[in-house]
Amino acid sequence: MRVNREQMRANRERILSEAGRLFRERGFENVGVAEVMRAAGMTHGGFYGHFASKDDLVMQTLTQLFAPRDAASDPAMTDFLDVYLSPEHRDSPGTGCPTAALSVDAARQTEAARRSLSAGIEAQIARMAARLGDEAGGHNRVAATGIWAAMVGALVLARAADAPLSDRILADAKAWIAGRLDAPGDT
Amino acid sequence: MRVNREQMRANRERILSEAGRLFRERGFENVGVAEVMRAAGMTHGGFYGHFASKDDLVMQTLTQLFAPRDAASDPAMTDFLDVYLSPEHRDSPGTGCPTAALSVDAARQTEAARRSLSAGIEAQIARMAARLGDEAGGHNRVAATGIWAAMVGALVLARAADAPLSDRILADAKAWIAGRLDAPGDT
DNA sequence: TGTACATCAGTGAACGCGCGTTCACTGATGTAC
DNA sequence: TGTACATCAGTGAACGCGCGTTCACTGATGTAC
Repeated sequence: MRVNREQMRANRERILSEAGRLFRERGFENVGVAEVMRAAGMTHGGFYGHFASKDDLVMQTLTQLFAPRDAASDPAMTDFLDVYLSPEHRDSPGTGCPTAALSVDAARQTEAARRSLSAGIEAQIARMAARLGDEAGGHNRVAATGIWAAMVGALVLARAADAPLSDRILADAKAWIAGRLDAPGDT
Repeated sequence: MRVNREQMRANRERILSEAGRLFRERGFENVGVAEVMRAAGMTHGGFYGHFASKDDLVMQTLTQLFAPRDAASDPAMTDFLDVYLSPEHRDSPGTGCPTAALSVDAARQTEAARRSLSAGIEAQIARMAARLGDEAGGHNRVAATGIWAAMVGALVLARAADAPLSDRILADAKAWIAGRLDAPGDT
């Protein structure tokens, strides 16, 4: 059952896309190669025509999820904060922030996977600094790191907590971070 | 090879202690029952005399790690921040903060495990608020949530990032959070 | 443009391995006298 | 206090299962004439 070149490329992208979703939802160790292939509409045997191993899939999934996007279309800081710490984002990790969903797991993966992750985090901090308006040549990097850490941490905590507490964490963290956005200079 | 009651209790605590360390270092899915028992100085067969299943061990480990401690001996906020975002803490997850090491994984565990986790997070926020000095009856809860989220998030990011970036994240996040500690009231 | 053949993307059965779990056994512990 | 026996914490071989991976096969695709 050979397929044409375009179809094959589409299949490969579907595997990566489904892997990105499943890994973010349940973590690398709780999702098997067969399940990813099933989600992509194929059988498990064909997997090794696209990837060298599951580790390779993990690495390429991370590379894709953490690939830099164009910062031009970034929403304003306040809007971004509002979406990021929304109940909707908390409840759909499969389509949400890969940093919050995969950082802890990814830190335990292969060297190659870690490199993609590290580059992605670097890029995220830079975009965050740009959002804050970097007048003095990256002077806002300190604030960007702090705010980004608070956002990721709040989402992680909200996902770990049960219903009533979880909502409160989202609301409180959002209020606190919003109050620091136009704060005075750092120490 | 029966052992006396005190010995058995000590064995059980050693299993929980080693599980706490190994799970924090490598996650629940990457540590087997046999490895935990080996670390505790026994063979895997004896495990089921102490725990009903691996899920039970996971749940009891979380309960122990997130059990409330007496807040009386808590270090001052600045000292705590300094230790929490130190390279030493980043490099030794096995003996470090269970929230940063296990929250993401634990959110995918059984209902019982999630309950322990949720109660632990609630307690942590309360302790954080106490550290900030809760004059107006828990008015500082908003700040406590934000600061705690920033600390957890920064540690997660620092553990995911490679050497040079990781150190910078720790330093920048620490500086930013420290600058917010005696900040004006929230919105 | 149409035909003949080589290529190769995907299929599905099969593999080895490690894991969680079970169980017959052992011998030190706890207890009854 | 000392002896005889029942208990049971820990041992280690064995189990079933799911996983990552391999491979002979299929039939549509791509190519050569």
